[in-house]
Amino acid sequence: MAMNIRTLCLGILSFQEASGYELKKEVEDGMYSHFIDASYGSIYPALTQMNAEGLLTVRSEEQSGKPDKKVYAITEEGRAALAKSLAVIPAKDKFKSEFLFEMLLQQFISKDHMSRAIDKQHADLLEDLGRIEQMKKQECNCEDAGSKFVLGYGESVLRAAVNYLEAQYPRLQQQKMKAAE
Amino acid sequence: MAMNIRTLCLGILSFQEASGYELKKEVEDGMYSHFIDASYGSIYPALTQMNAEGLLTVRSEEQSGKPDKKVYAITEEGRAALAKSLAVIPAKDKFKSEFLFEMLLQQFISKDHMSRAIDKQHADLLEDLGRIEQMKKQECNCEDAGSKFVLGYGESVLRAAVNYLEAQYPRLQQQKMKAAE
DNA sequence: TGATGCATGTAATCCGTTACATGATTCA
DNA sequence: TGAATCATGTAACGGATTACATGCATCA
Repeated sequence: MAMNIRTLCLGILSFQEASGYELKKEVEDGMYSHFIDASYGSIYPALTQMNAEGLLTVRSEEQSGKPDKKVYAITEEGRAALAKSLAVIPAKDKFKSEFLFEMLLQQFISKDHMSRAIDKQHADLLEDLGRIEQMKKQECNCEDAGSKFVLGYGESVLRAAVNYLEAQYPRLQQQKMKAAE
Repeated sequence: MAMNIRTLCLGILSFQEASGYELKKEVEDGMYSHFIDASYGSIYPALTQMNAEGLLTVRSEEQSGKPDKKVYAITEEGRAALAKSLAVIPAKDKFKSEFLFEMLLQQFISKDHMSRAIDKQHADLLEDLGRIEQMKKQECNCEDAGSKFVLGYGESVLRAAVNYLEAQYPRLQQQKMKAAE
């Protein structure tokens, strides 16, 4: 079984009930943002399906000035399914970086393009770091050991990347300079 | 255009000619291993296709005691296509971690299972680090600035993850202990 | 008035993996 | 003798993304 969109939804819903839209937001800029992806096109069908299977319940919530939302909650069967999925030893982390690939192939790109790529990478890393710091400040999620651990892990790794990038930046610029002569 | 299997093959072949089998190996345990994935099922068709398009040339090489291999080499057109793909600012890094997801949902797993998951994560990280150290020792690839940068980046990030894991391990065990009481 | 956020959903498409098929050689 | 390495390839399948479709409210 292992990890897929279904397990992801069950996992988030085990903390709190939510709509499909809210789940997407959580994955996009919440606790899960830096190690998981999911789009509407996968979330909505998964919720409908799991509701039909009895792993979730739905309730329509009216909102003033906003469209109604379908709030999903996990059932006991859902919790059991989640536990079963988590009982598998997790697969190895997957890290995909077009940035590193491009850095490896420096010879094919201009100094200017490289600068822009590095700046973007730097900005992306800082953005992720900022999001983690914000979540650490909020008291809501930080009660449990799991959240603390995951936030700390992300922070360590991102910080290391930022530090490395900042330390190497001058060196890379120099080398490109020399190559241009 | 951006990054896909085609670009990946062109990129590796820009350093040295290789067979499909060798490309897979390079992606599996070489320089690219910790930030890129590719299987035979995607590599072989890509090579055939790009050869037909004139981005690559092939040559059959006989080997004693081993099957013949098809050695591919990049053409001028291939280099141009590669440069074009690299001219796009790289997409944001994608990091997927079932491990972190499982840590977040600690409450659903046993102390024993968690220990095994952490040990596996630790071993995976050390394996990647070991591969990087080995590549640093070899003189063959370390000439260019790109390789140095990429190896250093990987080393920094992986080292940070290992350190964090080792520092947090006792704390996590204690908490699971308390929870079991 | 035009962009952005809230909100749900479907269909086409892509991109790749997994499994299958084949076969020789070497090492334990 | 059985597993592992070298070596190439195809077909079925899966899993998710992208784009499309719709619509109201708010803010600049």
